[in-house]
Amino acid sequence: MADLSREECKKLLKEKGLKVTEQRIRVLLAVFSCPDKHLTAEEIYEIVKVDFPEIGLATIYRTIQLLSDLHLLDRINFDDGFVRYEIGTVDAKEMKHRHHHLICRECGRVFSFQDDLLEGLEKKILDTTGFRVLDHEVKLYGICVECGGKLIEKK
Amino acid sequence: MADLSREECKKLLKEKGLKVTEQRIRVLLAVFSCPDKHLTAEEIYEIVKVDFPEIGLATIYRTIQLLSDLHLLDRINFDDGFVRYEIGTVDAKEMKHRHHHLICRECGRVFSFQDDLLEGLEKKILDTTGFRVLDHEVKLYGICVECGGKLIEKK
DNA sequence: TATGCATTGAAAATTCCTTCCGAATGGGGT
DNA sequence: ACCCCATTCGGAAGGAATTTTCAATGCATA
Repeated sequence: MADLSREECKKLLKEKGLKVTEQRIRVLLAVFSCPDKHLTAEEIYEIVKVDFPEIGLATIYRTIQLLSDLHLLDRINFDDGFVRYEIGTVDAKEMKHRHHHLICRECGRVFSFQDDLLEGLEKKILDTTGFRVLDHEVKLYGICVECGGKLIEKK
Repeated sequence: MADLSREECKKLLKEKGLKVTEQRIRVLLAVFSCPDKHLTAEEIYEIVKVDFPEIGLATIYRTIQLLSDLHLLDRINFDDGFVRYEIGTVDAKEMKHRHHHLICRECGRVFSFQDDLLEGLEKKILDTTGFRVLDHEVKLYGICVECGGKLIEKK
């Protein structure tokens, strides 16, 4: 799904019934060009500005809002004061490709982990409470391999 | 752990090496008096102001920051524009009493669900990636029993 | 009880984000 | 290809939650 071309971006926008503007293409390209990052609005702004300096920050905010309402982007919040955006995980068949975020307490880096293991939990919740789970967001805090190694060295 | 007395609040603060001030006691009492709610700073301010009107909002922010850094309170973010606080789930033995949050997409209410089922996932992550999970935060979005019933009625 | 440093309240500042408004532009109809 | 006009845009102003500043006050240790 990563690294779309201009033409593919246009197609995505048209499929969602949106007007195809240079600004929207550029925002999509920026996010798709950083498939493993979790960009803030400001970061997307900086990326787009390199080749398209006339874009305004307000447009960035409007566009990411729009694109995430349509599930072309996903919002994530790591509670560091910024809302972040990544490539949307809902595909054309409305299937959600789940992944969780591993956040290192030492270096702050964020890793992704593919897993559908929560389905058991969702069943259990439905049975015991009647709450019907549609979606979930899992954040796992801990120590990444690299920082774990460094911590042992220090001792 | 809920509904602490003044004396118990003082003890908690002293244990953490903090100065015991009227403001800190009042904030602790406010949060502990609403064990199942997820209060915003503004809501805590309103509660404390009833019996202690001279408190300032800045003090509320400073205090909840401090108390959550020390794990006496836990911060939660339901992405509605407010950071919320609940009673800390780390007890004196540093054990975490896990619970997840069920957030209803219809009415917005938040329910808690007790579960330690993620331990399997944490083991799997350690084995496949080397990332050592210390803590997690799970938000489950869906439809609560009550709203589920109403949705069926409408059809 | 005196002393000194942490804490407080109020106001100002900051930060992230949204809204307003006049100008520009994409794209359906001709 | 051109026109029309609703949509979108950029920039500035606005808004909301939170943090910082600073002088006054209050806690704890001797």
